[in-house]
Amino acid sequence: MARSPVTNKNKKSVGLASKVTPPNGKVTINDVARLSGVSKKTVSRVINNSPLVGVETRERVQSVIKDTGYSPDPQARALAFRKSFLIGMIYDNPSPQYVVNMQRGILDTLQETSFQLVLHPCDRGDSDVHDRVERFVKQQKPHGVILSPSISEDDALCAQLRSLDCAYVRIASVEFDAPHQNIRTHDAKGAAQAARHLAEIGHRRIAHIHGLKSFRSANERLAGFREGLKEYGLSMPKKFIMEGAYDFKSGVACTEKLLKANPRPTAIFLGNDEMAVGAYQAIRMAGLRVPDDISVVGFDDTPMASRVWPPMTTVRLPIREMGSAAAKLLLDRASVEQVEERISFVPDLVVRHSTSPPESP
Amino acid sequence: MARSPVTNKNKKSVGLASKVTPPNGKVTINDVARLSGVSKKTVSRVINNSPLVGVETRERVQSVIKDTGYSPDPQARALAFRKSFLIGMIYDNPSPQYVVNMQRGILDTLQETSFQLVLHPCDRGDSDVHDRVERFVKQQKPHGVILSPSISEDDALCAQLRSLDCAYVRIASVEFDAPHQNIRTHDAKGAAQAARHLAEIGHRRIAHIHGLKSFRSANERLAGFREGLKEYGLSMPKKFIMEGAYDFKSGVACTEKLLKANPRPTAIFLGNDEMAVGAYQAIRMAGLRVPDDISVVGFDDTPMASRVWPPMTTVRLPIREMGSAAAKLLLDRASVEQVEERISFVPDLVVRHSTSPPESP
DNA sequence: CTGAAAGCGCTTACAG
DNA sequence: CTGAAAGCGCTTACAG
Repeated sequence: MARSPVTNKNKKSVGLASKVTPPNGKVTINDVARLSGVSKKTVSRVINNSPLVGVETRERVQSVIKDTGYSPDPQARALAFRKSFLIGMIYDNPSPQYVVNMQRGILDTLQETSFQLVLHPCDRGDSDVHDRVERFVKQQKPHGVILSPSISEDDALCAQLRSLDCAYVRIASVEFDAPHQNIRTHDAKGAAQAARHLAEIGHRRIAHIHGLKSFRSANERLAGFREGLKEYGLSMPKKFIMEGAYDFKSGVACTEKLLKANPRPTAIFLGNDEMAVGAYQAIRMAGLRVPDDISVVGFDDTPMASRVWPPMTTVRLPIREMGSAAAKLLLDRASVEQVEERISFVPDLVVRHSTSPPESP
Repeated sequence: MARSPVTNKNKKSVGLASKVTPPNGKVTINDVARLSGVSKKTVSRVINNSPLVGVETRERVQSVIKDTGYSPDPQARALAFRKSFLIGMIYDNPSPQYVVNMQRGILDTLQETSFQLVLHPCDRGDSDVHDRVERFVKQQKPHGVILSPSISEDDALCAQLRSLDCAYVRIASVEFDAPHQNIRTHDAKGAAQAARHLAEIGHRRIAHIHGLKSFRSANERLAGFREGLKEYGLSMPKKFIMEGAYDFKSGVACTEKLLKANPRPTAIFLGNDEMAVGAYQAIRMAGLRVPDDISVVGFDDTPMASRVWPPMTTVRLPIREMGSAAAKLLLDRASVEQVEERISFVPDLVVRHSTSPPESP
């Protein structure tokens, strides 16, 4: 009877040696304790990888856990820990591709753990962003949260998270906080690569439409692009630098203005692909061609970049890997706190067919 | 002293009339019970909208809840309920735009409730999809899950969810289960609109590249498209009906084959925008133009559809609203079980510039 | 290295 | 309509 696979209907334990699963089918810490002949506190120690357990005891408990298929209840642990097993993703990035990739990356890391990803989109324009995040954190007590740009640049929000004792990792194009709280993207270096590419194929009259100045990434990319041009002794006149809103419409509008300049630029670097596709449209509407009349470079390498015609030269950041790394920082918290190395990602330039030497250099 | 905003340092209650917040700053059901002069069970009844509470008592408790800013701990409730306050989204849809819109819709409904959205992407090709979902449900005990296509078409998975006593809503192009478990999309009607549009502007040689046959939506769209053509006495020859994989590459490949037909079709309806953009590319590579030489119609109305050149005529489903409606079904469960009305969404045809009358009808 | 007691903040029977 | 007791499945002090 002891090893019978038939469900045990008795309410009472059938003895220490019995390995039958409990009647309701759900194995709890008490079952594991009983079957291993130890207290539940010791089982708890094993679950939480406490070093204060004898090797033999640990092995016995672990084998019982394996045999019974025991898996600790996250809700119960959350209540006792006063901390849930949820990882929050707080974001206001408007690009679906960015968001989905980041989610995937985080989930790659959470896979096979008992942590879950919960979504918390927000709007920086809202007057109650901070309140909403505070309510979320107070209620859910997440194990940690990951902030993606541009909300990740909100220092007041992060101060608030600290005061709420909520762990966080910021993904941003600049350095913030301690190394284990920050994934850095070298947007400037990516933009510099774009600049070198354009300079090398012979462009001299080059324009840049950056994203909203309120995004640090917009400033980083502008700075990096200038830096890259400088290496070739190039610079941009003021009227060739414009501010867009990281969206399609502003890409169209800013490009239209640039096209009216005389002489007009032979190449335009846009702050993201979304705006770059807008540039495609404006150029086409003006009866001109990409890249024959004007070269275009984007930033992000969204799927759109490879699907438009001609396929777009753009700068790629490994979003998914970044999400995965951010989640790792949160999970390995204890072991990572001392680590001084800062994790950073450098973008790649993906050369496709929206760039070519200018017709009249 | 009673109304002083200063934090009370005493461990003991300072009397029934006192409205001070507890020392640690976190208000619990016990504080509310004490301050209202009722048992915590009664507070619990108020929280859970039980009708078994006197009007006066209810009001008193509610005002204390408001005054103290009390908000029940979801983890504690989850443990006691044996059911968490999480809503799972189970999906395998490859389109980022679809996924993000659906998430937004669900979150629209979850806003201001204590429910959270947790993500559970999956891959129908995986041999352990079912096991993974089972582990997820057993561990997290979600309040309910929302399944989007094509995983929503998996009957075995849904049977499993039922046996796990997990509430679910399926979003699909066909009818499943009870009305409160199913959000229906009339893909066929959307496809029929596309057919009528092409027929009305004079097309006669029309082709269709549908998605994978394993997607019910692919069959629905094909059937609806045929139905629409039939109203105009039109039909498609077998070689003008091809199977794609709902991705860019297959859109290119299938279109390339269609272009070799003699005479070739004057219009192509693709199963989704992603493939339709592939058609754009194949047509362009063949030295032909959209819509002058060939009209193209997509399905989904992704952002890409309005950004490609020429802007694409496509069929639009209100994904966000669908997600929102699905979440509502899950939250209103108790009150909705008896409802017999089935919720469904009919797509719209968005006419842009990828369709025009054929040159030689 | 191990355990008995108390507690996390709520709800489910069970009474009345 | 209301409440005292027990319990959900874990962990945190506190002992030893």
